[in-house]
Amino acid sequence: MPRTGGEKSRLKILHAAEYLFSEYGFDATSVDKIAEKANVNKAMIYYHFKNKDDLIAALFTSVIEQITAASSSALVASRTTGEASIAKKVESELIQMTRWKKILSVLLMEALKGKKSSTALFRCADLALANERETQQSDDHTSSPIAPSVRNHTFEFFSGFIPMMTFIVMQDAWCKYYHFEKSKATEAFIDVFIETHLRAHRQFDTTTNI
Amino acid sequence: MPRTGGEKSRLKILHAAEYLFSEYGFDATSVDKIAEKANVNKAMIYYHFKNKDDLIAALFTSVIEQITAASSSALVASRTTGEASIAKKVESELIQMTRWKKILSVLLMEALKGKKSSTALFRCADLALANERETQQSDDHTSSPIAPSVRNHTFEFFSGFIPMMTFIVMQDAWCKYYHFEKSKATEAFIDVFIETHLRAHRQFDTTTNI
Amino acid sequence: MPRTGGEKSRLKILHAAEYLFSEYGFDATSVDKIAEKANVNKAMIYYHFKNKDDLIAALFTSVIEQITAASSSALVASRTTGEASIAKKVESELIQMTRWKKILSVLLMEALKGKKSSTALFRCADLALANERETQQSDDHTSSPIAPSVRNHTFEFFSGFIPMMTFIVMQDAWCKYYHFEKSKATEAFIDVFIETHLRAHRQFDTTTNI
Amino acid sequence: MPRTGGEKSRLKILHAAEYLFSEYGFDATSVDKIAEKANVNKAMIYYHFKNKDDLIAALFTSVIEQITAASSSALVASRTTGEASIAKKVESELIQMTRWKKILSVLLMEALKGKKSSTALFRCADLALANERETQQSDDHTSSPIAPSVRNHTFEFFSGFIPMMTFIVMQDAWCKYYHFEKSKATEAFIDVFIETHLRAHRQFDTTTNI
DNA sequence: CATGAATGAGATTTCATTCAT
DNA sequence: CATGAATGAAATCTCATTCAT
Repeated sequence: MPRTGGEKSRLKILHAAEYLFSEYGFDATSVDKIAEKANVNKAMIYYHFKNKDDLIAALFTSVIEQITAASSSALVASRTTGEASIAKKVESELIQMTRWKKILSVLLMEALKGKKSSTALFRCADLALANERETQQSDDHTSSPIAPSVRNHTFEFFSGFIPMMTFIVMQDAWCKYYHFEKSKATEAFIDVFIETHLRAHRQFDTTTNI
Repeated sequence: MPRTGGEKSRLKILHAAEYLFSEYGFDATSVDKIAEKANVNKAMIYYHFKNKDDLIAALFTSVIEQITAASSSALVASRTTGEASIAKKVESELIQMTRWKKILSVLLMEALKGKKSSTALFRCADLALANERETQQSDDHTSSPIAPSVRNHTFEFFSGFIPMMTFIVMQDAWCKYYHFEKSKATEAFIDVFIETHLRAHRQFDTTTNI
Repeated sequence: MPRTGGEKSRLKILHAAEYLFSEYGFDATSVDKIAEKANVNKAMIYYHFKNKDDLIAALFTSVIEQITAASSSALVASRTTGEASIAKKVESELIQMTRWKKILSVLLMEALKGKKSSTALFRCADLALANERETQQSDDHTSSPIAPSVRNHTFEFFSGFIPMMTFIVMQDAWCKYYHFEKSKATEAFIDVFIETHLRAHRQFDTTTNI
Repeated sequence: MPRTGGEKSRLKILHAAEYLFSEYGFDATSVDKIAEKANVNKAMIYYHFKNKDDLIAALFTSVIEQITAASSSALVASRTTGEASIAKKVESELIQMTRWKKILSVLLMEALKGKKSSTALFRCADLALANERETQQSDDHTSSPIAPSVRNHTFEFFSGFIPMMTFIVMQDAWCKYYHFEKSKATEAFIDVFIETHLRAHRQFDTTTNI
């Protein structure tokens, strides 16, 4: 038996958990199933994580880290490639985020429970929006995540972040229910997103910055 | 002991379930607790509903019916009271919907689960949007819920329905996390909603109707 | 609503119970399922039968009555049609009994439980064997069902009655397991039955009667 | 508490299940009772066996193995002790099998259920008959359990295996019902069995082998 | 790091039976 | 005759977590 182990099993667990949580939800996913899917002994999970809650917390941390890393490299890329059309930018961001589709749905679900300290969604939004702001090279220096202007933040979160998240997470079920073609739906979403959120963006920015 | 007969206990169950699902989520609410809260024998629940999933499905249907009823009466009211400002209208709708806050979060959560696609959220959106369209007395006669134009539907759902739903459901946690005052936040949301969704609405309508 | 009822529902219940008991066994068949299959209100079952045990007892009584009736008419028939080949006689008896296939399997099952007063199988055997004896017009007058010669009875029951019962009840599963054709299997069984049981029959009869 | 490790508790469960199923039947034995009898935590049963059906299947397999082992050692014994009378051989086999009496009745009962056709009885017969064939040192080399001649198989199963099984399982109830003495009944059965089945055996063998 | 075995508490679901109308 | 509603008890199965090795 070659020492395949170490960090390996921790990752296997995280991946399995990500998949299963997103597919069935946190509560409906048993630790047994995670162990089975990860091809790992159940007790291993409790070696790496204090308990089931700790596991989901680790997942959230991990996804936030990944998103941060991905976004900043994307930022660099967008700078080097120079001016692309807004549509292209939104599309590429959409594609980026779709990679986290599964875990994002878990993030949303947990945020909906409200009860506990499920602030992960907000922390994630903070990061994403911070990045977006940088991308747009806005001069707005009031962007402290602690207390931005209420209106601005409302705008970013409920008109920008939430629709995009929701689209990413629900597009499949949504297309299926309405018999839409996925590519058409994506195109439509980008169009709508630009028309509603991004167009207003300029306006808001102006408003805010004057 | 109750032997009250008929629909009564079915309703008691539905009410108890609505309260408990809203408060603790679907998975965290046991059938035992529902029975206890409803003051009904546990087996009664399985007499009226095939299983726990059937119960929540019935609940969704019932809630959707209630919302529909409430909205259409609101519609009538808005017609009789004549022209109110758009802001007032949105605010009243917001308040209306807030009554279902808890159960709506359950609706959203179930929709987020990948498997067994609970379509209740979409059915709810269909009804809500149908109402909204009537409220605006649009001349658009293509509003069949079966196959609306992709773009229009995308707009209504992801720029209108979802942000409003999300705001209703998340406002408390959101305000708490960012230390916002709730009234300010509501005001901000209404403002943003008008600016992004409703303003574009006219535009989309024009686009669509020409 | 025309008065379809009365005896009707009692029979519907008996038929449904017969089918379900034979398919799933007595214990694994719930009263609910019987009511559903019989298209009858569950409480009706408790109107017609004291309880579940009473229901199966009634079933047994009914089948024994039917078998008695059928056998004696068959007896008459066989007398009028005169001499048929032994094979034909066995075959016709097989076909006769196959009509009770389902209930016979229940009879067997209950007899296997041993515990309770499941003497129905033996009572049924008594009837069937008494008839057989008459059919063969044997001169044996010692055929009191109470205390026949041990050996003779052993022979009739374990070499005659049981194999035939078992074949009737198990032939389908048996053919399926061994990939036998049903007609071939029936033919083979009749052949074997004659060769082993009936041939010895003459011998035993001789032995006994001298 | 036991924490005895490994196979031990699995066996304890199997033994408890064998006893209880035999005594009360499959359906009338609750998993709780098995756990209690086995002095094992209830969840342990579901750790070792997928569900109750899986448990009984494992039990059948285990019993069949035991029977096989016992028969082949009996085979060896019979060879070393040289020629015993046929009656003695049958008697000893009868006694052997009587050890599994209870569980065999469960085997039969399950085989009688129309649905989910448990094939355990047939598998058991296959083994038993294979052994019997060896005992008789027949020259028949066509004894593949997969596709034996229909007639031969019918003979072995319905004239040999089934009567013997049934006698083992039912003898007590049968003797009680007819007020037979058990030893007399056993004697009678052996006699009948030889006269009907074994005598024909030679005949069949001849027939088959020419 | 890794694993098989173990456990107490509790979840969902089913059952035979009864009652009021 | 017929029915919908009701119930207490119990059955099957699952869960998160721990421990000894």
